[in-house]
Amino acid sequence: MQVEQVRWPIEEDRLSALRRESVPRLVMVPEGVAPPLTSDVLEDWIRLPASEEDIRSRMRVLEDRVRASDDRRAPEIDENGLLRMDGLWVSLPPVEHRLMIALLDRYRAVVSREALARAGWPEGIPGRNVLDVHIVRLRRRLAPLGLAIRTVRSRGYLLEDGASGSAAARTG
Amino acid sequence: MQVEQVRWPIEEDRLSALRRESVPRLVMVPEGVAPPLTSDVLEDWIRLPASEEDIRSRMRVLEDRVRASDDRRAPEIDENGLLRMDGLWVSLPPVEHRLMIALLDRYRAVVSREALARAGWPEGIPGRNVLDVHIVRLRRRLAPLGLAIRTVRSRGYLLEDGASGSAAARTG
DNA sequence: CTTCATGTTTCGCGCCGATGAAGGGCCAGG
DNA sequence: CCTGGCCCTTCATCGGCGCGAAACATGAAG
Repeated sequence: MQVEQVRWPIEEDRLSALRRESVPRLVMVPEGVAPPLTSDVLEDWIRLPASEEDIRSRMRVLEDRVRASDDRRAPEIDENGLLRMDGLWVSLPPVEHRLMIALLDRYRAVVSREALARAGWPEGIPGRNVLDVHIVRLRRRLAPLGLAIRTVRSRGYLLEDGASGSAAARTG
Repeated sequence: MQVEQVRWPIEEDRLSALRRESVPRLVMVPEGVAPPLTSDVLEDWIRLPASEEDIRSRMRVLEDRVRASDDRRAPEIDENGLLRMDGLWVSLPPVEHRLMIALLDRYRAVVSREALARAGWPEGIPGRNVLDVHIVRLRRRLAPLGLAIRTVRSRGYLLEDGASGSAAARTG
């Protein structure tokens, strides 16, 4: 993602918008004006006048931080069962689509088997291990997107990106 | 924790040391010298000459970040037995979940064996050394998160982060 | 209607985690 | 030394869950 330069204070509204959208930004602060302070690591400021090199230096650090926090991207699903992440996508059949919505609803948090069963089969769950089978398939479909469904034994399942998260990146 | 000011490049060694110890620091960079770049959020730099206010502003932001990162070091457990710390997590089985709640309730303070036994087995403890066994297992599960359960002989146990605390990081 | 493709459910086996029981080892204090 | 407190390993049991295979359902195409 591109680091934006924002003039302060005349572009205050734009700064607010960028903050809301978690866009990395470098605030340019003229002499005699107090800089806007935040502990947000995606924001930095620089006192004007400043050299091109100094501006570039601060931009570069912000870019690095974006990269570092980039694995926090959340996947998105549309009403047609198209799941997108990172420019890649897969299409999900009805049941898996509904399961996915439930998992996405609580991204990175546990969703109980019961909740998944309700989501996937609003009319009532047909069989006992239907859910297992669909989880297996969903896992396989999700793998190419770098997404993983973790088992939290006797609690439910949790969706996260395959790389981060679970200290014991295995099910159980 | 105090934010340190470091002169660059003459205090390069000191900077390295502070980085190693994760001490927040503001690097003072004279004119004509390239600043040391890092994506470490506990480090910032400022071009000299700079006003007292600007220095103070950057120091304040670093202080805020320390506070924020301290919070992040505090483990959290949810109702599903998911213990999170630093972006990592492990899931805890029922008994260990209950023990963990008790330990977390008194984070960094001693919890007696009796209290733990009550927490883990509200109906009454099944066997004499069941608690020992579960403490061992809990320790193993917690290690990847950087958490440690210390023994306070004949008093109980205490939960803390693995790095800090106990001078005799292991008891027997 | 028949066929084919796609999605769904059932079956059944097998693994692995959760738990408690037992037993041996280590260490500090008396 | 001896004893109490704690650590840790090993076993056995039980049930949840993973997953391959195959039967079954549905809908579009021919």
